[in-house]
Amino acid sequence: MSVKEAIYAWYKTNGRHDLPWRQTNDAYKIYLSEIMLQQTQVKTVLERFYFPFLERFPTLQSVAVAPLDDVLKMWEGLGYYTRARNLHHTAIICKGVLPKNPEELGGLRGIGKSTAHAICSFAYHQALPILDANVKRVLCRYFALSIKDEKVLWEKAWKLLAVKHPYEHNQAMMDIGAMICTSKNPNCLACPLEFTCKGKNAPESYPKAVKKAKVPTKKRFALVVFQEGKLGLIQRKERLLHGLWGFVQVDEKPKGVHSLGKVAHTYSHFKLELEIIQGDALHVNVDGYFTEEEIESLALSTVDKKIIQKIFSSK
DNA sequence: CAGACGTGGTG
DNA sequence: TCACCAAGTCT
Repeated sequence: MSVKEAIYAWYKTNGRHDLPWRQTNDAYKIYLSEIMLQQTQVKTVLERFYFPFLERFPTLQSVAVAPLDDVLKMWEGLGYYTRARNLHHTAIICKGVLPKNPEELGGLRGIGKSTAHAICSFAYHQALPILDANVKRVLCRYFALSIKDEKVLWEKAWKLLAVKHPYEHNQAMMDIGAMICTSKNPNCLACPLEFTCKGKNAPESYPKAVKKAKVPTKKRFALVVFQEGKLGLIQRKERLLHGLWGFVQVDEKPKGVHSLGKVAHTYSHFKLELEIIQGDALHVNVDGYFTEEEIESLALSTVDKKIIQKIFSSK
């Protein structure tokens, strides 16, 4: 049995066939799963976001006609909110109908080459390889590649895809990466590629780990302003958390003010230490004032929800 | 083309 | 406590 046949056989028996986005032909539902799963654990998407989102937005057209704020609200807590804005934009541009070829798909906001191929493979059963983190790791180990060179990996992926069942092959490669050829403690004995794997004697060294610069810490101040029992909030305009609602933040500590405590939050590229300051409504510009109940319907980032929690728990 | 971009889980 | 990771894309 060739390695390709072994991969296929392994998938039939051991693949994650129960994943909901594998039990549909609806390109929108597959596209949505691909976007949600970018840099995000399957467990998180499955248990907290995929079904509620589809409940609120059952079709791409329903996303297209909805206000962006509603889409962001369903994305609240998932992170990388540009994905939600790109999804909304794409829904409008496509008029609710996704194209069926990788070139057009890849031209849409938020859809790169790997996601375009994944949609074409999983929704339309086209013979195109995918190259996500799982597949990259499997390929690097199987061919003993120390460096994740995109060009080389795409070539390897194309060659391995020359099989009778490209759909199953792609799903299998992801499942093997997620379940067997894991980043830490890979289970080589259970791997269908083990027999001819060039990296099995030192899987941890393929690909070679690259050192990440450790993230800086920023100390800032969150301003809490009340007006007639309502909280003053802004809708963020900067790149980080764009479109989400939250408290005004400043770099310098305002003078002669009352501190309500501190919250810390870690982003992918910096750590934030926030001191919560009771501000003066006359000197803080906000986009609106909201009751605790009204805030429930706004999309807030995790750090702002931490602040809300702090404010209302200490009362 | 490195860095920006969120969050929660894990060893 | 902390580094690293998890179905990447954009600038």
